[in-house]
Amino acid sequence: MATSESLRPTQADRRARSRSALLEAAARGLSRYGYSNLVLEQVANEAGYTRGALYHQFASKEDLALAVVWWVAGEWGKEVGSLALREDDPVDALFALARGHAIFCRRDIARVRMAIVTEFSGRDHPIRHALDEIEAGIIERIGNLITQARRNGSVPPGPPVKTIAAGLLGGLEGLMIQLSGQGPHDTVLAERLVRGMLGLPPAPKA
Amino acid sequence: MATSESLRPTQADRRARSRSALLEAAARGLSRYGYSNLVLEQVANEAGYTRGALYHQFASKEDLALAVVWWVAGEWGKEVGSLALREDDPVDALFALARGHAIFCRRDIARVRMAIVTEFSGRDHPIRHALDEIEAGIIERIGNLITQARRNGSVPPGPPVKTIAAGLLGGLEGLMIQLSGQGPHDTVLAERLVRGMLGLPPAPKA
DNA sequence: TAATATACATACATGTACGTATGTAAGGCA
DNA sequence: TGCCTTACATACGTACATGTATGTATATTA
Repeated sequence: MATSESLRPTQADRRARSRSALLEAAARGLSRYGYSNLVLEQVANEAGYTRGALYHQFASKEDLALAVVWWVAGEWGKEVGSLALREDDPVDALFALARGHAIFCRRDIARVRMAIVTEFSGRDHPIRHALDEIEAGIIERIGNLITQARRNGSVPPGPPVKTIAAGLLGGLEGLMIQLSGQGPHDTVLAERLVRGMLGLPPAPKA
Repeated sequence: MATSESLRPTQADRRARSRSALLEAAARGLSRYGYSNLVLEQVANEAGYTRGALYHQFASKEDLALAVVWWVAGEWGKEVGSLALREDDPVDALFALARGHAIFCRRDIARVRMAIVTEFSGRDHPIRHALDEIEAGIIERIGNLITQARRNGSVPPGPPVKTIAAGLLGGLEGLMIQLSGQGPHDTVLAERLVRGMLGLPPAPKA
C-alpha cells in the first residue's frame, strides 16, 4: 500500500494531489476574476490539467466554487480563528482576529468571499447560502467576543452587537482589499479599525 | 423650439430621457450583478426599452459601464464631496465625508464601484482605469484632509497618509456593503471607523 | 499477467449574450 | 407637404464557455 511518502503514488494520492491543485487554482481565479468571469479551462491549465480532470473531481462549476468557498473558510478557521482562542481577554482576541485576518489577506485566496459575494447577493443560490452560513458563523463569533467585552466593561455601549460585528467584518475585508495585503501597515490599520468601531481609545504609543 | 416643459418633447429631450433611464437601470444592475453578469436586454427592459435603444446611445457594453461609473462618480461628488467643502476643520470634513458616504450608500447605485472593481483588478481594462482614476481622486482628497489635520495637530502620527486614506475608503465601502445601507447605525459606525483609523479617541457621549 | 476500475484528455453539442444589420415610426427642416 | 434625420425595434450572425460523451493511459486486483 503506497502512501504519499512512497515513490509510486497511489490513486488516492493522485486524486488528492490534483484536487488540491485544482482547488488552489480555482481559489486564485475566483479571488481575481469572480465567479462568472472564471473560465474553467484556465483554472485547469493553471493547475497543470485539463477540464477533463476538473469535471472528474467536481460535478460542475458551482460545485467547484462551493468547494473553494468551504476550503477557504477552513483555512481561515485554522490560521485566523485559532488565534482568538489563545487569548483570554475578549478584546485581545478581537485584536488577534483583526491582525490575523490582515495577515491572512496577504494570500490571494483570502479575497474569494468579497470577490464573489456581490455576484450572488439577492439571488437564491447555493453559493450565496454557503457564504451566508460562513459569514454568520464569523459574525456570531465576533459578536460573542464583543458581548463578553461589554460585560467585562472594557468596551463601551453603542450600536447593537450584531451590527458592530457585521460592520467589523465588512470594514476589515474592504480595508484588506484596498491595501491588497501589501503594506506592512495592514495589521496596524486593522487594529485601529477594530478600536474605532468598538469605541475604544487609540493604542498607547509603544 | 420645444423644451422639456413643452407638451411635445424634442428629440434632444427624448434622447436625454431615455439615456438617463438606461443609465440608472444599468447602475442598478451593475451594483447588483457586477459587469459580466449584467445582461443588457434586462437593463433595457427595466428602463422600458429594448437593446436597440441601448446600442443607439452607447457604443458597447463597456461604453455603457464607463458612462455609469462616471455618472455615479459625479453623483458622489455632488452629494458627498460637497459636504466636505462646507467644513472648516479637516477632521470635521472627514467625518462629514464618512457620514455622507454612508447615506449615499443607502442608494443602490452607490455600490457600483465595489461590485465591479474585483472583476477588472489586475487586468489592463478601460473600466479599471476609470475606477482607478476616480479612486485616486477621492484618496487624494482624503489624504489632503488628513495631512492638514496632522499639521493642525488634531490627528496623531502613524502610517503614511496615503495608506490611511486608501484604507479609509476601502474600509468605509466594505462597511457599507456589509450593512447594506439599511440600519440607522451606518453613520455612527462610519464615524467610528474614521476615528479609529485616524487614531482619534472615541466621540464624547452626547 | 489478464481484467477492471480509476484518472485524465479529447471531441462534441448546446445555450446564451454580445454586436451588427436592417426595418419602422416619429421629429426636424425646407 | 415632402424629404431627411433621429430614435428605437426586430432579426441575424458569431463567439465563447459550460457540460457531456467518448477515448486512452495508469493503477489495482485476481
